[in-house]
Amino acid sequence: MSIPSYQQFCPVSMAAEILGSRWTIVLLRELCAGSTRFNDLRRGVPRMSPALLSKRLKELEGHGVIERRLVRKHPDIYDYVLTKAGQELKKVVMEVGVWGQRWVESDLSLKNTDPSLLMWDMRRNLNTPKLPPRRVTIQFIFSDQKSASKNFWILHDQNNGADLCSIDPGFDVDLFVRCDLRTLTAIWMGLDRVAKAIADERMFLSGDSDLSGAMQDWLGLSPFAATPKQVA
Amino acid sequence: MSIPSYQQFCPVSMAAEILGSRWTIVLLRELCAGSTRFNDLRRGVPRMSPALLSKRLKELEGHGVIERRLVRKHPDIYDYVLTKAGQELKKVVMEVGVWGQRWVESDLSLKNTDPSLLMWDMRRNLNTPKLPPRRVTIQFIFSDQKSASKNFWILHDQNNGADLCSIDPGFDVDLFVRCDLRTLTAIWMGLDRVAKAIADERMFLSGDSDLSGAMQDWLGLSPFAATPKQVA
DNA sequence: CCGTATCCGGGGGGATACTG
DNA sequence: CAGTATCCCCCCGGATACGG
Repeated sequence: MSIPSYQQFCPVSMAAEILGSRWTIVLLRELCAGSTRFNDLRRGVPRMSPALLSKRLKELEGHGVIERRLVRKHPDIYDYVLTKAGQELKKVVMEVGVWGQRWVESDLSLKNTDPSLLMWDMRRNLNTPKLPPRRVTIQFIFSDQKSASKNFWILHDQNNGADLCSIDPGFDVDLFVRCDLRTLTAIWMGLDRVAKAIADERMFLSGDSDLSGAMQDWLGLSPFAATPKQVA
Repeated sequence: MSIPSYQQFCPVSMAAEILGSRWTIVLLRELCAGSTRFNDLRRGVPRMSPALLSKRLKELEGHGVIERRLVRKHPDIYDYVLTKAGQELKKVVMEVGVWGQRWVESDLSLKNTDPSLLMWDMRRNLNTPKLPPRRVTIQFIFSDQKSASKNFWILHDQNNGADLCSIDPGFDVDLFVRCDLRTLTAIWMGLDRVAKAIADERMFLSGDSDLSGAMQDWLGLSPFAATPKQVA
């Protein structure tokens, strides 16, 4: 997308030269969501190769969308942060997402489930004020997944925020959440509800009853969950 | 962009699968601007090959963004019109354009001037109420262009609307506009003004004095001209 | 942990010509 | 006017392995 340009002065096409290359919008979504470190970004775009990620980051830097900032006292370790121009791209990313939420069929989206990505998004959007003011450990068990993709733990306390583990951290578990991946993904996207999934016996909670009763509240949803679908 | 998917359920990436392929956003801009016929669309994306244009139109139709409608009494001739989902993409296109106008450097945009494209955009956006209520012929002469790209005529009357010609239609010319391509492009983009270009002797008007005096008014500008640049 | 280097294949898309 | 058909190159980007 760099040299073979559209050769149009129109601002739409000039912007499209920057935003239109593969993975760029998805990467920007992850940057807008707050990830700044290389490997955090990778978790948001897991199917993007590190080589391509590095290349895109350089391009975005060259276009003034992000800048690299040295992490204090770590030479050669950088944060990638949005510039003012990059901040304004949030509007574009939001409009793209809103349109996707409204007009892309649910079944199509739900064909692309990914347990790590879902958990990564969920951890970031936890509605922490609705969690009890002590350390909480919640284990998610995806009944239809195997081994490495089956179990996840979210740890939260008010000092350290939320952590995500894919190997057992060893703490006592306050709440177990068991369901298939599609169910939790649909809830996260605003297409289903915790209560309904439980009533339909597609989801099973066990452990702390306060925590299980408030799951729909502490489980923050996708930024687009409130946008109503216009198609099946 | 069709099969090799991002494999993310996120609405942003689902939408990006549809919008992210080369030329698609630029084509959508032209559709949003109102072109519906194949060759009208071509004028808005002159550097796109007809084969690719046809392919993209099919893809957009497949994604429910546009639909083909038979032109009355012409079998095999179609209008391409935005569906409801397509209409809502105007928001995306606008946000992309606004960002481009604010953050892409003027010099970069003005390296991509194109006389036919500029005239095609201008014709569409004429502020016709500011033109006199009779037939008007305006000839544009790009002093730095050669032969086929040098002269354009805009014809307007209240019955037939505005027409654009690149060969002399033969009518008496009410106003001659002479300047270089960059100057008119910059005015169109809101980066320059008619009065300033004249004062600087970068633009010369001759003919009907009412028409020349009101040029800044009847010359409609780019939809993004009112958005202020944030960078040089 | 944070990237870079290298290889390599597939296909996207540019160019051109042509048809109903 | 409204597209198709075809060729073919190039380079995007996926995969993997490796250095700092």
